[in-house]
Amino acid sequence: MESWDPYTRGCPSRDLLDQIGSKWAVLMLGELGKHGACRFTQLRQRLAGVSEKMLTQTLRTLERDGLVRRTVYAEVPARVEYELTSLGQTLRAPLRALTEWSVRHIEEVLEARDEYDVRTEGAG
Amino acid sequence: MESWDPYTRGCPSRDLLDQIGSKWAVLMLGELGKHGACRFTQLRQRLAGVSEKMLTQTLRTLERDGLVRRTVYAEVPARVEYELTSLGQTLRAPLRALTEWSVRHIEEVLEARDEYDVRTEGAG
DNA sequence: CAGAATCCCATCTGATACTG
DNA sequence: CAGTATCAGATGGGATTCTG
Repeated sequence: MESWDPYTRGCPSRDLLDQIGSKWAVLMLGELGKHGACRFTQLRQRLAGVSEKMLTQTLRTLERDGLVRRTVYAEVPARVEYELTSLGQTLRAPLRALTEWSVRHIEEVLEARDEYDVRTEGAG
Repeated sequence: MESWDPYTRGCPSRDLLDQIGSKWAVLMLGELGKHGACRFTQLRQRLAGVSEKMLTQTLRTLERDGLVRRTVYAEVPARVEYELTSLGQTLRAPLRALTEWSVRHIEEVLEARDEYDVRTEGAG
């Protein structure tokens, strides 16, 4: 076991941290965790605002990292399902904690922003 | 209490989630949580690789969101200290969980990437 | 349906230089 | 020391078009 330190420049764990914390990855993993296996279009609808490009791109990265499993069914029209791997499952709790934090504290943050803006208005 | 849902487009909690999960914010909050009050240059050294610009920029955003408190001491040369607010403290646990996850599972992810790359080599 | 491919703009991010 | 200002490259992300 080496010493991986995300506070060190260029450490792979830092990149991984960026990746799993990225805009769409957080939401994608969250959705897959909540609903289980999910199709491309379903996922797209649930993540309101995601483009096909980012959906595909993020899903690929997650697949490559071993967090998501992609299963193609030989049907016409094609059907593809995405689901969390066991490794991906281990990310559910920490990610959910973060998501819940943002929901629970958004109002405090909104207030803090107002205060800050008033406080720094005009003068810097 | 309204219903804030980060899965909805344009919801402030989604933006907040992006912000607290961003590259430098995660590490900055982590460091401030570990060491307590910290000066600009100290912080810069601990977050190996961060530029002055990103340090300032991220710190400002965190300050505006009410997560970090900035204190200026009237000395020459100037001294400025940053520390977590009580709101910022509540983010420590979830963020640390995420950081620890990335450290604990980086090797599995690295292996998964190798397998993926081999599996998809040449043929798509 | 589930993408791949392409074009293009906006933002993010970093390196450099300058200042109170 | 703790920034600010500026420039430029990398990346994110959207719209559109096309395919098995």
